[in-house]
Amino acid sequence: MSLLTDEEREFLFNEASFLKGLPRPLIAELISIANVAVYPKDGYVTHIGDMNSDFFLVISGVISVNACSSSGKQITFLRVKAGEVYNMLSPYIDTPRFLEARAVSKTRCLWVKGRDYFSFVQKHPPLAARMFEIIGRALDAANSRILDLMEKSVDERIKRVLNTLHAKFDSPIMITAVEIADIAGTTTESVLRTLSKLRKLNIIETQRGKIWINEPETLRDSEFGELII
Amino acid sequence: MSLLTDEEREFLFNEASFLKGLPRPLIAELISIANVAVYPKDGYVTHIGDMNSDFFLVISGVISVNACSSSGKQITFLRVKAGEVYNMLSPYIDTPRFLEARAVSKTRCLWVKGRDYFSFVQKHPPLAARMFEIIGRALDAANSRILDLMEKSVDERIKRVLNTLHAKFDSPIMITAVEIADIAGTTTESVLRTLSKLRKLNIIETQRGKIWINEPETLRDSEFGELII
DNA sequence: CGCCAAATTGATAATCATCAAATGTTGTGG
DNA sequence: CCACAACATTTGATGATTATCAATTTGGCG
Repeated sequence: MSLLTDEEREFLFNEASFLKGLPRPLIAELISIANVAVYPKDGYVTHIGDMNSDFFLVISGVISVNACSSSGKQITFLRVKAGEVYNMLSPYIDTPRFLEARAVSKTRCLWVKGRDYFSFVQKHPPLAARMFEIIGRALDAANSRILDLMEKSVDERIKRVLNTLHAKFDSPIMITAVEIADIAGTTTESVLRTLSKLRKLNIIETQRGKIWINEPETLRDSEFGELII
Repeated sequence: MSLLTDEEREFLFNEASFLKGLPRPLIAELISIANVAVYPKDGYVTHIGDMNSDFFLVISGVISVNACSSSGKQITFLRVKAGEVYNMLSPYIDTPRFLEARAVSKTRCLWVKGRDYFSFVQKHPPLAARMFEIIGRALDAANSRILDLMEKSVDERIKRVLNTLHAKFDSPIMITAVEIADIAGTTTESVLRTLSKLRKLNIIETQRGKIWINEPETLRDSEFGELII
């Protein structure tokens, strides 16, 4: 078990979006009941079928939350970046998770046991309110994604994914076509064809594993609120 | 404004899934800060673009929660039945809703102003915990639906919708092919073709607006947890 | 340098939406 | 009570989108 550095402490008190604006003593108390968990690149945070009900707040790095179907296809639901949380609701649910979570790069997390987190929330209504806010947005995002899948073309979905990744992780986006396909719900080949079109239009530039967005406006399509990835 | 009947009171204290198991005084207090709202068949509960942040608990009837795309296509996200809630999180979110809600049949709801509900939850941690439970399941269901859309065939999706509707509303299901299409994310014609196949296999029987499920087992496919409609 | 993963592009096939046309059912109003 | 409008159902034919298969090239890393 490792401890927090001073910069990490600083980050939690002043930057982390999940905690931003909450009272300092509340944040301090949360830190006091948490451990630090470290995952190497590609390391598993939780496995499919786990009953893991622990709470994670990413301090640095990125976690990718996926489902794998029986046909072997991967689907990515979420990329959790520093300041954001994963498994926030699992202390309240007793069914096994059908999702797995893996570190995209080396990742450090605040890590709180499920029942400790549960009683902590019970003591702190402002934290509950913050959680409702976050989940509300997550639910909207999920619905938004359902809409996309129901009625947008593959091209449009890929553009939206690029736009969202750009908003969240800035240019250049460090991602491969395979991973974009897993998020957009399509195939690698289709993604590469779309990227090729966008490149010819000078909207993006690409290198192996990297994408620069030149014209973010062109990608935007806000018919149904923003996607969250 | 109308008042609760004795049976409705009875229902809220002993049956309603959202309140089941919560302390009686808490339920009584919630009722005391609520009004009753009545909607005729096809009446609007909330409109798209509304900033409506009120909380609704269905006492009788059914509410359908939909999105309409610019292309005019309807998509149904949720059918809220007696004992369930709608708009639970909107007091915590300040973006306009991109969904509309309409009564499928004559519907009566407990109706609480957004800020009243907000402060009520703040006073009652057990209610917050219940809300997290419900939302957790809703989020799982949404993810489950995303998975379905990404990798199941239209046939399979329709079967799953039938299975879920059967579990929730019992046989015969009162629904038309158009509405099933809106839930499954496909077209009326495809739904009717699938229904035709299932009818030939004696798995279902149909009449205009009604579907009997003879063999629910055949429809089940629990690869990714249950769908919630 | 050599290996492996990623990218690229073309050809083909399958699923499913779309268009179309006919039939059946319900409820309403004259 | 009947006629008719409105809507639900049914089935066939067609076409577009996109997945799948295949073969080649490129780039980075040990």
